[in-house]
Amino acid sequence: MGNLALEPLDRPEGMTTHEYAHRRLRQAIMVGSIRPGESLTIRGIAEAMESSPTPVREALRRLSSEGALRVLDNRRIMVPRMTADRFLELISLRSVLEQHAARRAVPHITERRIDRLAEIDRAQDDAIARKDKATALLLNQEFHRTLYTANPEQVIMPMVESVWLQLGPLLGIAMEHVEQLYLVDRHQEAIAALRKRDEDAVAAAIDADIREGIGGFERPAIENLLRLAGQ
Amino acid sequence: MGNLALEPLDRPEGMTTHEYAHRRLRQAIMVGSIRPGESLTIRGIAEAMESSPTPVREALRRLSSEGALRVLDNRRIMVPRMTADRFLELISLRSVLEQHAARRAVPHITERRIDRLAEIDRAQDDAIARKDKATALLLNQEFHRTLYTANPEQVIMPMVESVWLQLGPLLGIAMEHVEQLYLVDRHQEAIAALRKRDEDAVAAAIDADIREGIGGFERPAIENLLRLAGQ
DNA sequence: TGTTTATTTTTGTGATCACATTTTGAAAAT
DNA sequence: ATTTTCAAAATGTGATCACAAAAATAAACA
Repeated sequence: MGNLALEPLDRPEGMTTHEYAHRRLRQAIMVGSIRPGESLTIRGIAEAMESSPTPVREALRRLSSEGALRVLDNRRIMVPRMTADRFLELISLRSVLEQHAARRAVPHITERRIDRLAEIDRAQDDAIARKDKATALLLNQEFHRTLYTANPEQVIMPMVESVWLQLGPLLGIAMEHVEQLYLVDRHQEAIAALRKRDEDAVAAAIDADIREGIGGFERPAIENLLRLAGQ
Repeated sequence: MGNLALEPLDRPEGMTTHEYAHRRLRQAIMVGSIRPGESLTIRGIAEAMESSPTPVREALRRLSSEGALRVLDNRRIMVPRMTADRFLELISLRSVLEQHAARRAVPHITERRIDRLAEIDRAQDDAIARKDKATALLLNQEFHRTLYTANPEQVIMPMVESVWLQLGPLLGIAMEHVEQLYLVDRHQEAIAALRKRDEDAVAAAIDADIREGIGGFERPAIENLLRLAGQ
């Protein structure tokens, strides 16, 4: 215990320590390198990133607000364990939230941004062809984010990011074991619908993208996956 | 500046200072006693609640994650100003989120909890009859919260709370000026639908409750309200 | 050998301090 | 009167320390 494996991360000049700590921990949680159930210590993290408790505490508070960490009664902090129920809850929320985000983006979308979406989608296809899973996952998120942030009023996106983060640890594991995730690509459908400014069709494409991808798992498959992940 | 008016708040034994600071600031923001645009200082808050910067900073980080505060480039912290666009965005998100929360609660609802909902609704009607606006607002939230928390898996509720908090400052002002908000009561409809375990009807009642209440404002009415609020 | 008790270590928490940056307010110059 | 310049105050930030509670380890007992 105590020896936390945190990959170093690029730190732009002028970035505060607490923000850096937040980014680095977030990244670690997203890729599942912090095992759920394992308790995190403030001093341990501070030491691992060569800083002090104060900024680390701020980062931990933010992450717990974002649902990425859970504070126990003992005041211990850990990455919450995934369960089949929680997983299904997160998926259904993700679907509703992202459909709504997509709808609210449509009136603000420009042809230029749609082109950018097409570009990201191509890059993702490349990554999939190269079997570069990590990049593919990142580009998939980039696609969705680029769509939703067409809306200048950003109140939904932080919540979508929160759901992604809570799903993150399992998502990484799932990609290791399941090929199904790569076969789904409704992005072309979404792009076509966007060109027509057809809100319903965009929402339908996003919904399909989620439900046929990670969200397509039935309960037995999820439980099997959780067993594989050793949780 | 600097002299922050923070109403004292009951502090249960064993509650940490940063959690207390969070609760107290949250409460102040929710009722609109911190003017949007006015910048908050860490030392000012620490002094106002007779503590020190460290726990206050943790509270501020949490609140900014919850969308209640915005951190500017200068690292200044303030309650975000409301605009008509942001308001409409928040309302539509609230509707979508709470309809979903309601649907996901239905399978877990018990008769006992429905009785509790009926009780809360009666208390709210009393408060309205007494023209006790603050209590009515609190009881309305309590009604919605009691419904959604029937679902044992709590991933949606924090997001609903976040939306409430972002809407909070204006909500308080709106209740001062607009009688319309009191006339809406779709709670009875929701209760009837719950007794029948009719998900669609429950969602419809919640949607109506939101859209005919605070959400029923058209853009001109909102802009007028914002003017009244002096923002 | 297994359980309980005592001691040591670890950990979260909150206050304080020093430093760098920003903001503010006064003084000087145009 | 308006703008510019400069000093003083305020502010965010991060490290350090002391304290109390919790956890882990060692010792004593059954």
